[in-house]
Amino acid sequence: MGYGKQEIRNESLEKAPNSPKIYRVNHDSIKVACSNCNVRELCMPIGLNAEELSRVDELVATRRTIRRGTSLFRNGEKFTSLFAIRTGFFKTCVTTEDGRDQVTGFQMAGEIIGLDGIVNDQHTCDAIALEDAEVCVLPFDRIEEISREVNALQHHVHKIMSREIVREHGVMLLLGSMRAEERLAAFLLNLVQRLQARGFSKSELVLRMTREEIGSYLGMKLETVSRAFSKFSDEGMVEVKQRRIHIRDAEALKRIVNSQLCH
Amino acid sequence: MGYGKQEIRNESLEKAPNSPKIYRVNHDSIKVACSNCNVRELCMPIGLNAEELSRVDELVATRRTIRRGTSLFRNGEKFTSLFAIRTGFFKTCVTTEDGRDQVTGFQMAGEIIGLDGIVNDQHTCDAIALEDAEVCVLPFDRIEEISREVNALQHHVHKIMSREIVREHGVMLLLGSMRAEERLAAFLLNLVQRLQARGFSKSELVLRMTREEIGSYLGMKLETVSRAFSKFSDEGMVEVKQRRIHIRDAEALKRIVNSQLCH
DNA sequence: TACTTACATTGACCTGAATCAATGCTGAGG
DNA sequence: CCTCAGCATTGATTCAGGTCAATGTAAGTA
Repeated sequence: MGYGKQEIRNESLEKAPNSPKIYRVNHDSIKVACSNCNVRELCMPIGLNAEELSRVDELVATRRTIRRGTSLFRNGEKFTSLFAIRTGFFKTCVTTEDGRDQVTGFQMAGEIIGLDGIVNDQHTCDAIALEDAEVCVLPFDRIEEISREVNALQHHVHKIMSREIVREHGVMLLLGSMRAEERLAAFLLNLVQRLQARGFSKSELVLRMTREEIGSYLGMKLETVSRAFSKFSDEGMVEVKQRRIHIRDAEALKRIVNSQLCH
Repeated sequence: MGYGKQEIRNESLEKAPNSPKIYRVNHDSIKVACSNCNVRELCMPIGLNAEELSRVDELVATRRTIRRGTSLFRNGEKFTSLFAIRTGFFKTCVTTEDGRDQVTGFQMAGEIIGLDGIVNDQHTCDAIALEDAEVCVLPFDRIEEISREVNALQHHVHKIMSREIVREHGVMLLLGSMRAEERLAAFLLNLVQRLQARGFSKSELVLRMTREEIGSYLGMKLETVSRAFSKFSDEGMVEVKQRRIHIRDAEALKRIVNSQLCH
């Protein structure tokens, strides 16, 4: 129970109450203002004055919708813009020539995606929508231009990039020094914490990705992911019903993450 | 032999030919100009005009020397500056409360260190010198200020941060999907490629870190690192004599990295 | 010169997670 | 409704790499 509600609330984020439909340009792209976006506090700097706010509104060129299973961008494509996720859920993954695949992250509403493309003017990973999604397109040259005038935006961009670096440090710690169950526990706690920051339940969630994708992200095989879920379930920490997860004992999960079995 | 030569060339980078000693402020910090620094092309944007060059010279507040084994900064310390490595070699590592430790990178001359600190105004990892080192101190507020005026610097900063994100994607791929020997091969190839870009031999190198530090970075135990070295040595790909490494067959190492044993 | 300390190597053994394989669940489409 | 496709779960078995322990090496120092 309760999972349906979660599902609904999750989708309901899509309905921006003040969505300025009058600016509609065509079927797939609409002009939009950040100043009344409902995920603004997640992707935009705070404390701007009216003048700055209107400058920052110019950042968003258009919106784009991405159907579940299709890509927002792909490895090798020219980089021109960052994307702010309005609704939906993405994975990013890098692939080697020899076909190896690694999920490098899962992104949700309010997060910025595409930072990898800046360094060589082309994307170095794929961004795939795990559910129908809508993003704001932020042309990077415009970001740089407005950053020069709006200090808060400049610093905000730096923070977003730094945050991504720190996040990846955390993933390296996880991949380099944790055991399978610790990884999954850390993953669940991270997901639920981010969902909570967006107003969702702190104990119930619906996974948008397969066991295989979780496994790729966490450096383990899908069977191991499944077994770890089952173990958590057996021990009463988590209820697992396919992709519906109910965290019954977050403290126990935290203890697992900090167990430090290897001395 | 030839390892001695490598050692000497490596240290010789320290002697900046035009080092402006006249600006010396005190024992531990000296004013310095980027415009004639010998690692400039590695850490500073190119194609600046004279005006911009002089602005960027203002970036470097002081230099700092760090003795082997001591820290440039530590987790929790207030963030104020990035550091450009002039000479020497660092590791960065994150630590959890429960004592787990993960080396997140090794940095050499011309690389920028400290980006993790931007997001929360405090460092989230330790930077430890693995040999005596000298860094330029770049106060971050000054970086932001000058970035607003010098577009090339602004873009350069963005690229540096993006490059770090992409590098970490690569480490995630390595940690998440490669076997022990593949990881070590990839590590050696990466190190030697970076050294080569700095004018060192593409086949000989002296490791500045212990087997344990390599292991921490690569998510394996020091014994496994040692065994992988021995295996490479047995197969004639690499000569290993403690920390002196001679790569005899880089192609073979590349084949190992791309082996894709797991289907 | 011998002693100490810090690292590195090697062997024997064990275990956590991968692999291989069978079976179960669920939602979409005919 | 049934069927099918795509995931998920579970069991049996294997093996890469971890663990534990002994030994080797080199640089510094008394």
